[in-house]
Order: sequence, then C-alpha cells, then structure tokens
Amino acid sequence: MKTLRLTMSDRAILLSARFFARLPRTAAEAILEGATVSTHEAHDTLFRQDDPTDDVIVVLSGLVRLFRLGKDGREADIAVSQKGEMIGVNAVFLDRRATANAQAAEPSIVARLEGGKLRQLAAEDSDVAQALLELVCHHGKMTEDCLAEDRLLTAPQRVANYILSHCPIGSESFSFRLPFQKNVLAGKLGLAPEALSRAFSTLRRSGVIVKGRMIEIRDRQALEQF
Amino acid sequence: MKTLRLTMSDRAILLSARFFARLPRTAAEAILEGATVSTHEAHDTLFRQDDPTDDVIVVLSGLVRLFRLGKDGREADIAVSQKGEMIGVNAVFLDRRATANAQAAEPSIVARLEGGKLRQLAAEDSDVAQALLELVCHHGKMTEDCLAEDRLLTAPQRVANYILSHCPIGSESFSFRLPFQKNVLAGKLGLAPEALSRAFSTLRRSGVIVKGRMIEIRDRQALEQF
DNA sequence: GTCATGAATTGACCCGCATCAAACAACTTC
DNA sequence: GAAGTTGTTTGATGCGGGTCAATTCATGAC
Repeated sequence: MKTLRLTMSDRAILLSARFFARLPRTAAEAILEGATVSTHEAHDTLFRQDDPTDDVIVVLSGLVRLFRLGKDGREADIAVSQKGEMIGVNAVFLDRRATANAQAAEPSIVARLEGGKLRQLAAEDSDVAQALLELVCHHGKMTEDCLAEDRLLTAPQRVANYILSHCPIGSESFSFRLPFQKNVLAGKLGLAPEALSRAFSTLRRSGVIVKGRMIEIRDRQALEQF
Repeated sequence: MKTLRLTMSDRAILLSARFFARLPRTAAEAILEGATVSTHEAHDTLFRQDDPTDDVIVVLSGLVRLFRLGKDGREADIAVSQKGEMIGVNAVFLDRRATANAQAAEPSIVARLEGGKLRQLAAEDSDVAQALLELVCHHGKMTEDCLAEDRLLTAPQRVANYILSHCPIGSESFSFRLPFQKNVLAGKLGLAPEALSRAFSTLRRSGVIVKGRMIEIRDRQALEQF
C-alpha cells in the first residue's frame, strides 16, 4: 500500500461520484479537504471488522469487497463497491468501529475522507446532511434487497435478477461484460462459486450464453419468469 | 382501523423513543405537529410494497412486521418493530415508495408523521438531520447483521444468538419472556416456524429451557460456542 | 513453445432446512 | 365448561446448495 495526495483526475472522479454530484461545488470541495489516496494490491485489507476507524472510503478504481467473518473463518459479503462508491459511512455516524472487513478484490485505488470533518460539515451544511441521508438510505435499501433476495430466491433466480438489472429496459436481447470475476459475483449473491457456475448452466436453457466474462441473453421473457 | 388524535400518553411514548429522546424538546414537538394515530387489528396492512407513501410510522404499542413478497407469495421479513421504533424512513428520503409491506403482527397502535415535514425539519435543523442520520445508519447496520447471520449461521446458532442478545452481560444463567409469538420470531430469523421449534429443541441439550414464551438458560458458555 | 498458477467447471456426496401432514397445546367465544 | 380457532411441535420426505476432489480452461512467465 502506498499513500499519496489527490491528483487532479482523482478529484474529477470523486466530484462525479453519485454522492458528490448532488452537492454544491463548494461543499464537495470542503469535504475533499484533507483527503488522502492510497493504492492497494488485490487481497489487501483496508480495515478490519470492529477496528476503530473514523474514515470514509471512496473507491477511485478497482473493487473493494465488504464482508463479515464467521467464527469458523467463512466470509459473508455485505457489499461489493466499485468506482465512485462510498464505504464506512455507517461506522462514522455510529460508534466509529468498522462494521465489516474491507478488502481489495483487485488492484485498487481509494480515497480516505476524515469522518470528523464529514460529521462537522453535516452539522453545518444542510446540503451535506441531505446528501448523506439519501446515501445511507440508499445503502440501507440495497442491503434490504439483498436480504430479501437471499430469503426468497434460488440461485438461478438471483443470477437471472442480476443479469436483468444490467439489461436496459425494453431491449429483448443484449449482452454485457461482468464487471468483476465470477468469484466475486458469487460472493455478492451469497453463493459458493460452484453454485454460481451451476446457476449459469441452468440459465443456459433459458437463452443465457456465458463466454468468460461476457454474458449474452437472447430471451428476456424467459429470464423474467424464472 | 380507526384514526385518532394524539393523546397525552401517546406523546409521552413518542418523546421517550430512541429517536426523539436525543432531540431537543422543541425539535421533537415540531416533528409531532400534525401527527395522527391509528389503531390496527392483527394482520391489518399498514402499507404495501411500492405503494406511494410519504409517512413515517412510529409504533406506539403492539408489533409491526415489515416484509417483502416473492413472486410465489412467500414472505421474507426485513424487520420487526416494537414500541418506539420507526418505519419507512428510507422511503421518505428516497422515492417515497414503500420498500416493503407493513403489517400489524398483533393489535397495534401507531403514529404517522408527515414525511414532508420531516424532510423540511431535517433541512432546517441540524439536530434533526443528525438524529435521522444516526437512526438510518443504525437501521442499516441491523440489516447488515441480519444478512451476515443468514449467510454464516445455522438455525440453532441464530436462535442462540438471539437469546444471548437478551442476556445481560456477565450473568451466567437467566430467563426472559419472548416479546412476541414464536411465529414472528421465526420470520425475523429467516426460518420457518418448524425450523425454529427444532432449533429450540436442539438447544435444549445446551441448557435452554423453553416453556411457552418463557426462555431460561442455565449455561451461557455452551450457548456462546454454538 | 512449455510450464506454472489461479479461475471456472463438473461430478459425487451430504447437510440443513422448507414443505407437507398430522398430532397437540393454548386461547377464544359462547 | 365445550367447541372452535389459532399457535406450536413432531415426524417423514425432498430440494437446494455447500463442500470436497478432480478436471478443464485461462493467463502469464520464461
């Protein structure tokens, strides 16, 4: 891990991230005050569950996996964050202890914002507070979605859902490239890699073609009723 | 369902709820401005998933179950809220559509606060914004906990966890009364009622005694390493 | 080109829990 | 009290998916 200052292009990425985009420029700049940047190899740990921490992390490039550890060492993914997404907001507004482990899933660059500064700005600037509220609500909803999917859907259904969520509305057939290894996708969906593989092969019968990271679907209807 | 105005004791319950307790009195009073109260029978639906809504609900008494519906009609509980807990905050700060169904799990009384007013106050009063942020972060963490439990723990482990979460630290043996039907507990833990029953009977071998709604534990150690 | 390493797939097996059905217990309601 | 209603437990069975092991595929090093 190397620590650096913010370059201009880092700033540009940050300012175009969902959270900052809705803020007035001055507020966004104020938050970035004092931010640092670091680069990480795949499998680097950014922070550990229950560690005291007062940083919010923004992914600038690469991929960060957020997961909890079971007593037996098994891992359960809570979220997978890519460029522009924020991590650790909950902790900063609760007890300043990480709620999960964070680990780079591929070579990654992240920015660290000071939690103290964020709290202070949230108190002074209602735009910031508003943006944070929306962000956290959105995170909450994502997690709810995940929980509901886990409880209601089988593996092929979850995968079908994931594929459909990448399909522009209206198009009947289309294709896209997985944004990360199947490995990671499996974790995100709460599956073992083998189960993901089997799910794909089940979906083949419904017109899903998988070649490496490329996914192609030929019959949207069939997917939806899965 | 009957709609009423706030009584004095309703006010008292609200003001002592976690969310309001940390607010200055005037801010709390301002939020309660325009609140209404309604009573519900068991199984009454308070709102439905995807329904447009702009209310935040506070449970005054009874129990409200929050769940998503699968295509096949199966239900997945997202949360179970008791006295003093708030529901629907996410929706009010996102797209004003309910993210789940809400249903009274027993005869219940709830207060409805206007989402518009809440948004307005959050923008004007940083105390309110702060309290909301903490509330939503807390909700988010609860949901994360739930997701991680689902993925990492077996049924008996989840039940053991639940019991331990009601056990005052340090005490080696103790007993308490379930705050709701086993039915509801099963849903909250993501189990079928039968599975909960079997989990209890497994835990009997570790010193857990179940009589109706009363739970008694004799050996905390045994529970913890389950 | 060969070789080495890690990812993805496939098969075999097993465990956990949902489901269905039926017995039982605990409350209502009259 | 009796009888109906609703919640809980127990048993039998089947499916989903986790785990382990072996193979195939992809990628990069040399």
